[in-house]
Amino acid sequence: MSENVVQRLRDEIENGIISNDFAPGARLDEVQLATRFGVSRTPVREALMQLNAIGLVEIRPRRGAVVIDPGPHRIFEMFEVMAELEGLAGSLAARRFTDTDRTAILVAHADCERSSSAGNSDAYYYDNERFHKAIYAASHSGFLAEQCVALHRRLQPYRRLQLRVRNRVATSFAEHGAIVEAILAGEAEQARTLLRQHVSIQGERFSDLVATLASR
Amino acid sequence: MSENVVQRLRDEIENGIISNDFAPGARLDEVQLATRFGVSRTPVREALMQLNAIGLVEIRPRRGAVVIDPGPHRIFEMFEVMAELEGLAGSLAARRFTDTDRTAILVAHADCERSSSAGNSDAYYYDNERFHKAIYAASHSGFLAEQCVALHRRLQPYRRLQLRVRNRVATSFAEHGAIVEAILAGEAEQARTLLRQHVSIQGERFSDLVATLASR
DNA sequence: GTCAACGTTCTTGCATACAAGATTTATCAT
DNA sequence: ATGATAAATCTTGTATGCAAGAACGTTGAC
Repeated sequence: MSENVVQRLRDEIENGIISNDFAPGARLDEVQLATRFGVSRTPVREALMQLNAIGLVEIRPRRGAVVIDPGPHRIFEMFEVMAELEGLAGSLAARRFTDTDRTAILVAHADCERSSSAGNSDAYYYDNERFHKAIYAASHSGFLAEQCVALHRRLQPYRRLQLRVRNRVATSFAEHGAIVEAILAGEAEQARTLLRQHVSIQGERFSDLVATLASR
Repeated sequence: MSENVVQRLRDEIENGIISNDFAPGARLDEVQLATRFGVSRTPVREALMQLNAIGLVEIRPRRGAVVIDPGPHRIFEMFEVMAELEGLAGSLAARRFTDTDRTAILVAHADCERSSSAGNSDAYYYDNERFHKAIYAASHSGFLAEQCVALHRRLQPYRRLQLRVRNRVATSFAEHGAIVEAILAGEAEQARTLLRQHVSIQGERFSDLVATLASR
């Protein structure tokens, strides 16, 4: 028992939800999870309570825990908020970035370029994440960074779909270029607008995707 | 046992933290809370886990739970984010409000006027809250509204201090007037800017307060 | 054959038990 | 008297137990 069982369970189950191992609507049986992870029900319940507080699972009294299904509309709302927070992070970054922030952003951007031109959308996914995290860090607002990371994580499955869409990687990388320019030039409002759009587009793409899937 | 013990505990402890009954840094002893609420440790722990997930308490392994003390700087960061979210809510409200939204906003605004001109800052505090919630509702974004309510709640203790500051109630009400005008006129960007400023000012006032307190 | 009422079984909610790490206290040496 | 060390105590982390509610199946009536 090296660390903390509950925290480990929380992460495992959360990852399971994010990675769609536990699909939305799926029932999370306490004893099943307990035996699966080789622990008793108590830490499992405590982990589920945490996920409930975060909004990842719903606990219906006496009827067990299920993975929350946000539904397309709510996911779009989440992208909307994400866009705003990223915009704020960008504008703060433009005003506050340090030398280390700049190099971190440039390195991440260069990595994005590599995976983008290689057409490796999986690699791009990770490099893109590091790029955005570099901007959060450059905002020098710990609270904002935490909020952004949490939302980013929750939107991960829906964002991931998009990179498969035609040309999305190339377009995304092009947008990154303009964002880097604005931030490093200290143009806060421009950085805000560009980042907001960069994220908003993903919400719209997601809606498009839902619409096309629904019409079949 | 009418409802759900854990949920009740969560609310009670959360309220205790918000209302400063449990001060930042205070240790939350499991058996103490359990006996106080007449339950066993298990539901107490589950409630603490939830508060930990929300970020209200910190659980140090094997060393118990303590109320998190955000510290002045982080509180300022929280106001910064709050300003952005309220701005978004305002801009969406300006574009999406319905007739019922309009009346709700106008009623809340009228109530604010009454308590403001009566010089009753406690009453104003509650009316102000209803005013802002009316705007969240008018944004027609459930997710955004939830985020705003949660942050609003966490900032409650620090916001409350400010209404005691010279002229703050009157100034706040004046700002509300302009905000209502912008929203009902459908001027989304204007509403965003005004609301952002309206909230930002509170963060700045908070910093002023901290500065003056520190210099004594 | 279908539907409903009843009883069985399963699952959750909370309490209690027990082990292991942290903290405090007491004792002893310097 | 002070500091360190060891023992006692307290607290947390996890497992287990038990009661009550929900899901499920069975049996019986029509």
